Amino acid sequence: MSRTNWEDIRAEVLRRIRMRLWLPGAVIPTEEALAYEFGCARATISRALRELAQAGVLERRRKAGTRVALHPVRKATLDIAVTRLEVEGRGQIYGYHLIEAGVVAAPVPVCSKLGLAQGAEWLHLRSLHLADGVAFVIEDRWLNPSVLQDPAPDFAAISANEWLVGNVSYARGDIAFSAANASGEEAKMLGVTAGAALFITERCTWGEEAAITWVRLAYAPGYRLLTAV
Amino acid sequence: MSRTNWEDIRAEVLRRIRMRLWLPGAVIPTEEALAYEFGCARATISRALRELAQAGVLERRRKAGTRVALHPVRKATLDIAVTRLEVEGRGQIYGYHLIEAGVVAAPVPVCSKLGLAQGAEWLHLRSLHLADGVAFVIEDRWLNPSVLQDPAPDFAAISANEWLVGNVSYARGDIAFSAANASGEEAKMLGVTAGAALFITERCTWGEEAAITWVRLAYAPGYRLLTAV
DNA sequence: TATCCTATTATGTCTGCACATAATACCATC
DNA sequence: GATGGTATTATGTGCAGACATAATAGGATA
Repeated sequence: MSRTNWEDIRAEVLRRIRMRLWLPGAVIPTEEALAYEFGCARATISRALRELAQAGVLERRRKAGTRVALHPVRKATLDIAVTRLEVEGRGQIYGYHLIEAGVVAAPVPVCSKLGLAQGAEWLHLRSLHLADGVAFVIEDRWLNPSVLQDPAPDFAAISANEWLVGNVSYARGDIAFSAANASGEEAKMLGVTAGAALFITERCTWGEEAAITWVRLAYAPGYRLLTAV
Repeated sequence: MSRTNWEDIRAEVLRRIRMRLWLPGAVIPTEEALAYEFGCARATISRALRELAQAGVLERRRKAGTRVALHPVRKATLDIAVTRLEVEGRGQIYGYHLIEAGVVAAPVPVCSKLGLAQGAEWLHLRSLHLADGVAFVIEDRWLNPSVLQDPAPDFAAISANEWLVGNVSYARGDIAFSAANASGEEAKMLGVTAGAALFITERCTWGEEAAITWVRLAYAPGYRLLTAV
């Protein structure tokens, strides 16, 4: 007989919820009661229930107790990797091509999203990532010039994406996913007809104080973003 | 002077990584060493490091130790709620409209994704969700008829989405996000021009043994999926 | 030199205890 | 009956010690 382990308890609790022994919205027994039932320490029960609460299956409040979530929000997790790794992860050969770079005034929507003064001059980079030589994603990036170190990196050789991950620390960021019709230029770059539906991700990244970068990635048709297991 | 708390330790570790005191790929001190440094129990350090590992900032392996993740895969988490709650969460009035329902043979792509025998007869539901009376998302669902209870639910009154959450236990599922051009029919339902780029999510859901449902949601243009904080 | 075995080591987990904290329930008061 | 303070209670967090487990490093063997 092996020791009680918190994963077994998590599984058993989940089973009871799935079997509708514990109904949504209902309060489940206290940690102490469960510890007694399973014959283990309260800490072990606590660990199991905490994980389930993080997953959105349970809702816990001090004194009020633990209850089965009424609307089990499924918390899907996505692994957002560097584009190069995403391509290589599919067993394809990665390619990168800088199209345009220059310091210009950032457009109004970008300024407002990042909380910049209007007309702020940022580094604008446009580039294309390739998979097996075929256009994979168009990157349109605005970069805070103050994060660039003294010997400015050569963005023709290394993608801003990758350079940033290795050289700039970020504090927080948020991501938005949407769909958009390919503009004429985008269609040309991706080798598709104008108006094709493209999968779009937009990311804002902030450092401790100032904004670091805003990027819009337009994926070639056929791209699918999958949830991690 | 309060007790050491694991969140402070997590913050301090994160700071050291951000300040590049601990570089990507480098091994950080052992739990024991950190416990000594911070003057707390090893369990407290362990808790802090475990959380950071779950977040993808650290990589931990027995005996090998803990190292700063080389490619900090940002694990974005998304809250996937029931469509009704999504609409109501924006302060809009939710509406639901069943378009079509019937038991027919599931199409080949659906069969293959769910691992069904070809020609399996499933319940096919097509419906429209509204926000403030305006078309919000088209739902195209295939449902295992064996999960329906004896008095079959009235899917004209309650969306399959919501009924399933409250009445059927699921074991696992996966989600895919993509973009697609609106077909003529879809465009008409959503009140947009044909070919408009739609944001698509597809979900497969399995129970303990058999597949439960496959659903494709096509969102009206302008929809954005945002990461949870 | 190559391969297998073993000791070592860092993390993973459990126990049992203690105290902190938030939120409720209840009782006394007005 | 309404209100406000207080006791109670379930979870949250911490500590110290123990053993389990995976994976490495290094030594013994072929």
